[in-house]
Order: sequence, then structure tokens, then C-alpha cells
Amino acid sequence: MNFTGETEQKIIRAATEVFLHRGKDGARMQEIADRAGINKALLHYYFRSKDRLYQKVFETTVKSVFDEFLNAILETEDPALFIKGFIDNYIDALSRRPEVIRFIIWEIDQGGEQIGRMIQSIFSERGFSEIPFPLKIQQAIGRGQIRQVEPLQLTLSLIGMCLYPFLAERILEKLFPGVSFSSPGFLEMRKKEVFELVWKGIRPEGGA
Amino acid sequence: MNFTGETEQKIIRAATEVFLHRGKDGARMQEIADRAGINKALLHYYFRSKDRLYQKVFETTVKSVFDEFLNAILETEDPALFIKGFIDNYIDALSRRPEVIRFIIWEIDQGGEQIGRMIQSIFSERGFSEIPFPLKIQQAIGRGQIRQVEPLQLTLSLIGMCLYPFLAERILEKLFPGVSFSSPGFLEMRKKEVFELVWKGIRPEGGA
DNA sequence: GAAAAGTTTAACCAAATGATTAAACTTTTC
DNA sequence: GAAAAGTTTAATCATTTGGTTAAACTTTTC
Repeated sequence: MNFTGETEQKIIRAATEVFLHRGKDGARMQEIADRAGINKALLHYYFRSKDRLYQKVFETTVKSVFDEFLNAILETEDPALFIKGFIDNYIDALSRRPEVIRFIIWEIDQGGEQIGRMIQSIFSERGFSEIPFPLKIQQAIGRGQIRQVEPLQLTLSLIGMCLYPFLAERILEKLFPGVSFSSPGFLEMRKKEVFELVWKGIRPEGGA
Repeated sequence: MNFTGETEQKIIRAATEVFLHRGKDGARMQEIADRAGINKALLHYYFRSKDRLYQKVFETTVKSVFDEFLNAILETEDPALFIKGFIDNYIDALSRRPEVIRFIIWEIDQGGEQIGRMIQSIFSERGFSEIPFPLKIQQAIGRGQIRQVEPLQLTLSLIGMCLYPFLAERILEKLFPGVSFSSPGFLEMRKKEVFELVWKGIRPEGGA
């Protein structure tokens, strides 16, 4: 027998590559088998069907990135620090695994059921009964540390700003040739500009 | 003969629905034919192959939304008005045709070549030699109307903030049950919050 | 009004593809 | 060490699917 499920790991690794490259419908079981260096029938032996294999790959990948992101979240009552940490983590997590965006997008196509459940289970595993970020914003407003914004709206804005360059990279590099949207230099500047925009945009009315 | 290419229109309409619903790989020529009420061979008679039919549908859909958006762009030297107009138009265009996001996303998966070319051709048809938005921002900075931001970064931020709720709607409505992310009320609030965040975030250092 | 051109259909094809089967090979069990 | 359990493979299957063909039907042309 294979200790540590060596074959299973080989399959998942190969399947991840192929699914990310071709999409669920575009992926071919034969290609996955070839890349894993095994017989096609073994895929079914381990995962029964293409659907189940895809589910497995999807869950594994997305969950690992989410965990990574949530583990890096800062616990602080200083909203500037908290928001800066959020931006930095989000962009870092995506730059480490930009491919997951495609999984998430495909899932949205399917209706988002599964990923919604997954996110909620990740949060509840960590003992949160509510999405933490808007709550943090609400508390900062209560303390008068930032002006009265809609917490949910601010959350959407932050995610959108962090996500978009990764999402549209392939188009952007055609529209703005010469800009390297995934280079560390660009991403550092992005972090800085997003934070400055947001922080100046939400600091209390009178304050600096 | 069919005046105004009646059959062709029926095909494009049916194909748009099916491609949007199932994706390019997931779509079946038979389903398109059924929905158009014609024989499958006619699809090939008019469009030769699935690939070409998809290209046609994609171009038609995306181009119409882009045109719509660009036609509504305001010509003004007041950056507040200009930015507000951008946000309003972007969100309105997407709320009218939220499905196009899926086409664009799929295209990104394919490498973004085609859509990059399409966007550039749309701009050059209108006599722009450069993407207009960052240029406008640069000019406003030159006039001292807004603080020194990176024009490209601000552009990305705006698009990301406007796009994200549409992109992730299906997930968000699971994470925040009770919020209706495509309702007019929500979208109006979104426009307002995005503008306020950005405007407060970029007004000149001393000014109000 | 008949030949030509254009449009539509039913039937068919070849290739691809996810899945299954039965047998061979390997490891574990007792 | 042989039976049992677990793993892997080659061969095969059934179905799906994009695409083709040849004939029928309709409109245009002259």
C-alpha cells in the first residue's frame, strides 16, 4: 500500500494543474493521468468521477489560501494598522497563488453555493459568528477613530481594490504595455496607494 | 431569403443565452439550435464552427456594453464631476448587463489577447491614442485639483470598487443574507459610498 | 416558368471522452 | 506461504458532440 497516499497526492497535484489550465469542462481525465504518470482508470479508482475529483481539488486549493489569509489577520484596535494589514495580507496571499481567482470565478459561475458554505465554515471553525471585517469597522466608527462609513461598503471596496489587478492582469498588461502588474515593485506601490486612498477617505471629519 | 437576417439574429440570441449560461466548453450546439428553433446544421451554415459562433456572440455582447459605457462618459474639467460620472456610468452599465462580466472573465482565462485588442480598437475608433481616464487624472493633478496620486492606481481602484459587487454577487448574498446586492437601493448607496471614499481620499492636502 | 442561388432539414460520421471491466501485480494478513 | 485485500493496468464501452452530406424546399433571377 502507498504510505501517505502518494498516488493520491500525485493525482491531486496533476489535477490542480490541469483544471487550472483548462477549466473544469476543458480538462481531460487522460491529461491528468498522463501528468500524474498513472493509468486513467486509477483516477476513477481514487475519486470515482471527474466531478468528485474537481470538488476535491477545488476545496483543497481554495481552503488553503483562505486559511493562509485569515491566519495573517492582525488583532488590533488601531484601524489604520488593521486596514493596512488587511490590504497587505490580501495582496500577498493573491500574489502567492494568483490562480485561485480562477477557481473562485468558476465557482461563482456555478452559483456560488459551495464557496459560500466553505467561507462560512472556515469562519465558524475559528469561532466567528459573523464576518469579522465589517464588525471591526463598525467598532472603529463607534470609537470615533474613523468617520461614519457603511462597514459593508468599505469591505467591498477594499476587496475590490486588492483583487482587481490580479483579476484583470492579462487584459491590463495589453492596455498598459510596460507595466508589470505582478512585479513586487508594482504590488508594493499598489498596497501603498490603496491604503492612502482609503485612510484619507475614512479618517474622522476634523482629524488628520 | 430572410430579410434583416432573421435567422442569424435568432441564432445569436439563442447562442448568447446558452454561452452565458454554460460557458464556451459547456455549451452544446444542439441546445443552441433547439433554443433558436432551427436545425443544428444551420448553425454551421451561418457560422461555420462553434468557435466562430462564440467569437461573434462575444464580440457583439462586449462591444455593445463598452460602447454604452463610453458614450455616457462626461467631458468636463471638474474632477469631482468626472469621477462621479465614471462611477455612476460604470455601475449603471454593469447593472443593465451583469452577464458580460462572465464573458470578460472567460476571455481573461484565454489570455486576454482578444479583449485587449477589442478595447484598444474601441478607443482608437473614438480618436483616443491613450486610455483617457488616467490622463484626465493626470491633468487634474497638474491643475492642483486633486492631490498627487498615481493615475493608473486610482483607475484600477475605481474599476475594482465598481466591479466587485457584481462579480461576487452570488457569493456575497450567501455571506450577507438579507442584503440585495443588485437592488437599485443598494447600487445607489454603493455609488455614493465609493464616490465619497475616493473624493475624500484624493482632494488636495489642504482643501475640503 | 424554369434555371440558379440561397436556405433548411434529416441522417450520418468520426473523434473524443468519461467511465467500466476483468485481469495482473503488489502488499498485507494470519 | 497462501489467501485476502489493495493497487494498477490494458482493453473496451456507451455516449456525447462538433461537424458533414446530400437531398428537399424556397426565393430570386432573367
